Amino acid sequence: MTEFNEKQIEILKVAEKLFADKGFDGTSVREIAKIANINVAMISYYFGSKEKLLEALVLHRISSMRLHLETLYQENISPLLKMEKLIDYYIIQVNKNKSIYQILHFEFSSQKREIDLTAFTEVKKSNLKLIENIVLEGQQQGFFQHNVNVALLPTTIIGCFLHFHMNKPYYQELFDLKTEQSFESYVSNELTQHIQKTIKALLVYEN
Amino acid sequence: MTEFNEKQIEILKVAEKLFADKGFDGTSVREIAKIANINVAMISYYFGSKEKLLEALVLHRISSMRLHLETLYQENISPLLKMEKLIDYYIIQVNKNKSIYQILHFEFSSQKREIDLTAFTEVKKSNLKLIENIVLEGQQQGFFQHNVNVALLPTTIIGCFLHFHMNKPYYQELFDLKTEQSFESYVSNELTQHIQKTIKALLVYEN
DNA sequence: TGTTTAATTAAACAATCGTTTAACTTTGCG
DNA sequence: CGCAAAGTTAAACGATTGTTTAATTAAACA
Repeated sequence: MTEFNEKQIEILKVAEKLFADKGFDGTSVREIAKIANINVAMISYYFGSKEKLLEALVLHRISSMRLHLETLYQENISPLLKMEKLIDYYIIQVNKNKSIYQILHFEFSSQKREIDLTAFTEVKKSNLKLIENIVLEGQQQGFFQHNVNVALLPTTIIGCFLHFHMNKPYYQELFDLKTEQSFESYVSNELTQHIQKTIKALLVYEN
Repeated sequence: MTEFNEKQIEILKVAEKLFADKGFDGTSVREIAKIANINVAMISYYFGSKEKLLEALVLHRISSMRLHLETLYQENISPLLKMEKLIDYYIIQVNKNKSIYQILHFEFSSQKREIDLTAFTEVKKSNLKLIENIVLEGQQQGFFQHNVNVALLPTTIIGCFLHFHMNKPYYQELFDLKTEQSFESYVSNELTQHIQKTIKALLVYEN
């Protein structure tokens, strides 16, 4: 992956926010250029096209989505605590990359766009391996049950988390979370705890 | 809500599919007109504008999203079985209204669109009440724990379900679900079972 | 049947889209 | 300095966007 200069990074940053907020088709290159304080032609000059800008953005961000949990392996703590730490870290990462997740999920289900998502698939597979190892450890030590569909755990975590954000207005009203701060606070406390409890319950639950 | 004639329903049907597949901004009125086999002007003639077509579509579909579970109340079965039936029905409904869910979720998080989602919010509140009643019953009978965030249960169910669909290509590769049939089969079996187990585990899990 | 209303059409509308061009400025280097 | 490469710009390009117009056809009704 080639390096980007300051202007290119600024373009990517603005594009990421706008694509996530209003969608790829709902965002014009002129809008990106205006906010990024550059000329419209610079987008074509640097990235080739609007579509290639999206590809560059996706490729650039996906690399940061791989979980870095090498240290977690060696820690001498219970599998349940390991899982807890992993979920916490997982949620923080998803929260950090919320925008690109939104973009990816839309472009994913979009039939007309054809972007290469091999890298995305690989990251997910790699992250799944991490989780599988911890679950296996927990099963061997008798903490976890064996009848769990481990591959669906990330979907449960991320799906619940993102779906909560997609229904932000609804939950803001339901839980009276008017300010941005109170909403973020609810996410990192109640929502995170809920997801934590959900996964742990699922792992130790006897059918 | 006014009634729609055959042509209007055809337009709504085509628009729903296209909006879900390619997004509101990614779909042109000419494309809708072509597939629906009508003249472009008919969309403005019948609905006023493309934006109002979306509003009409959303309003038209949301009414069908309310869960009809009056009979479930009276059934003399355990709360756990009630919850099981509810989740099954819930998933079937979401699956049936997948397209409009996709549209709503995207337009929801979209800051530029301003569609009235009061009806959507009301449906969700109404559905939440149903769930709360069943959980309460289970708690009173000592089957369920008391420390569960019931309002987050729908998010867990729907979020997991929709996120699975959004990552369709990934899971098709991971689980070797090449054909449409095998994918649908996995959804109505393994995925549904997973969600069932998740919610049940969460309800009976002691912290 | 004649007249009013509704439905339907092709064409035109202005606005915006992504992209390209050509001229100009800045930068880097011998 | 001198000159080539890279960066930057405003303007123009053709294509497509949603919507409107005006003309025509079909339906409804008296």
